[in-house]
This record gives sequence, C-alpha cells and structure tokens, in this order.
Amino acid sequence: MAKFRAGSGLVRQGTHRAGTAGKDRDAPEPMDRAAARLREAQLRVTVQRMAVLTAIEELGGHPDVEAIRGRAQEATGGLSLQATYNVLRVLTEVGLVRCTQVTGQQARYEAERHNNHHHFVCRLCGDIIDVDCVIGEAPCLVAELPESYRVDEAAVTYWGACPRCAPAEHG
Amino acid sequence: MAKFRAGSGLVRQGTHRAGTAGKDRDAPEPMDRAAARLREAQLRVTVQRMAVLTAIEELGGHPDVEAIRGRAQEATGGLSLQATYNVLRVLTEVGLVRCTQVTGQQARYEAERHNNHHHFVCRLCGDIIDVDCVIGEAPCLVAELPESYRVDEAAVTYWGACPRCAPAEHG
DNA sequence: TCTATTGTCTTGAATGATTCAAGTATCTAG
DNA sequence: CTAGATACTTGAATCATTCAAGACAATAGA
Repeated sequence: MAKFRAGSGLVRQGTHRAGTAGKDRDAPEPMDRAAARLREAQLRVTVQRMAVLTAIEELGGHPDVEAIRGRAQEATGGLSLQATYNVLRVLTEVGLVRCTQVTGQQARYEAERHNNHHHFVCRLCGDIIDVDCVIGEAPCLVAELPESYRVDEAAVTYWGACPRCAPAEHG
Repeated sequence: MAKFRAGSGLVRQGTHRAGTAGKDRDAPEPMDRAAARLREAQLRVTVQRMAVLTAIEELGGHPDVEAIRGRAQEATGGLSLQATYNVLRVLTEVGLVRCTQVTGQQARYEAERHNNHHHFVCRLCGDIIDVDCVIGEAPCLVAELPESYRVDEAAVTYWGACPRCAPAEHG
C-alpha cells in the first residue's frame, strides 16, 4: 500500500519536482494513469481523486462508499468521508465512474467501461453482477412513449438469487 | 372525505353493528373493496390498511409515503407515519401494491395491476410514468447469465426528460 | 521558482427517509 | 362477549448523505 502524492510520477506539469518522496519510485503506474484520466476530464489532480479512482478500478465489482474509502485510505493515509463523497460525485459527473443505486441499498460505484451492460441484483445478499446486454447496444429503448419524452438511457435490472444464495432459498 | 371504520359497510363479519356512524352510508364502496382485498390476502382488516390501499388506488400515479399518508388521513382522521410505513410494507409483501424506489428518491408506491409495465423517470422533476413493455410479458429476461443464477424479475427503467421538463433542458 | 487565486479537503453538525421499541388499542376466533 | 394475537401510536434511534466554515493544496501567471 504505497502512499503517493499529487505531483509524483511521470506527470508533466508546471510543478515538476520529481521524486519528492523518494520511496514511491516503482509504484506509480496506476496512479499516473488516474492522474492522466483526471486531466483529460479537465479536473484538478489531487491525491484523493487519484486514490478514489484507482481504488474503484482495483477493487472491481461494485463497491460502496465505505469500501472505496477504505481502499483509498491505504494510499492516502487518511481520506475523509466527505471527500470520498465529493470525489465520487465529481467522477460520476464527468463519466469516469458509474453510480448504481439499488432499492434500499447505499450507492455503489464501478469504473465506467462504456460497454452498455446491465445489472443482476441478488435479493438475498444484495450483490450486484454485470450482465451483458444480449439484444444489442440500446436494448429495450423502443419504449412506447410519446415523442415528447426524451429518453436518453434504459437501465435493465435483473432480480433474483445468486448461486451462493439460491440453495438457501429453498424453504 | 368521509371517514370510515373497519367494520362498516357491507362487511360480513363477526362484528355486525352496521350503521354505527350513520353518516357514511353512501361512501363505502371503495373501502369495502379494499376490505375484501385485504381478507383475500389473509390480512387483518383495519381502518388504516383500507385507507392506505384506497388512497394509493385513488391517487393514481406513483405517490410517495407522505402523499399516501396525507390522503389516508382524510379518511381515518389521523394516521401515524409509522403505521403508514407498516401498512405499505405489508401491502407490498402480499403483492397488493408495488414499491418503486429510484436512485436518490424516497420510495414510491402504486397499485399492483399485474400488467408487467416498466417506468420512465424524469431526471429533472423526478416524476415516474408507466411504460408498457413492447417486447412482451417478460422483456429482456434473456440475460446472458449462468444457469446458477435464478432470475425472477427484469425491471427496465427509462431515464430522460418528460414533456414538461424537456423544453427547459435546452441550455 | 514564487505567489495569488481558485478550488478541494477536513471537521463537525444537520438533514431526512426509514426503522426500532414500548405501551395502548383493535381485530378476530371461539 | 372474552381472550389472545396483532396492529397502531408515540417517541427516539439509525444510517447514508449533505451542508457549512475554515484550513489546505493545485494550477496559472509573474
């Protein structure tokens, strides 16, 4: 869990005092990618943002805020809950991460991969799993709605029991 | 807003002191239907449950807890928030009403009509509108999931801007 | 490299929907 | 009509999320 700081690594930027820390020489690859992503999105590059973005990518799946914060703290040494929320909101706004909020659960996040997938939610354990859309790019978008409705997204959520919980469901 | 009580009306039940109030002789039709529905569902018939069920049906659309309580209070004269939640949970459990919870909004309820429809959600005003499924009974249920996953429902949510909000969206 | 400006982070408190708990009132079977 | 079970009321608690003010850091410009 190598800690890192905002300006470190291959970042070509006004401030170019490379190796300030001296100990994070071999860690930075994913962090630098995160920094590049942030710049592309016109966002300020901060330790917290890099840590959160990297945490989501490395955790995989659909972690919640607490899990993301926990992972990000390993890299930053301390990340406030508020900052976690702030960063997640910003990252979601610019489309770097995707927020999925399921009935009665807290928000969950995942790295945006632009592959138009949907979600399976286990009613028992609450786990969320990606499901590729078999119908195509925009699945059920052929809704019978008047033209006056602007539809920009169709989200499909499958409900059921996952393999681990399905056996226990018998009763 | 005629108030009513549990045993009133055409209810054939142990307690048969009809006309206790004497003023709600012509109102009871929807309430009695509610009472019948509750009994069919093996639930105890209470003023609060009848009022909530009737409120949801008469309100139409997708009212939230507060709206339902407000309407139900007109009939009961006073319905606690807790009771509203309790009743809604029970009614949902037995399938008399359907709960729809959308990202970041409070829960909304609608009368269950068993017609397999989906929802359009306006990103701006949060309004929810029913959308009939064009593909058929079980729309996108052909998910590419391993057999070990038990899928029992596929919910499609369309996101966009409703007619009232769409014009304001132009920036 | 240094400084100013702007935006972000931290801390602590507030919000709001929902739920828990204890006591009272009501429903239903007998 | 009574007993027992269940539901309702009141009041407090929970939990994710947000608001607000001050401390701090990142970027642009000198």
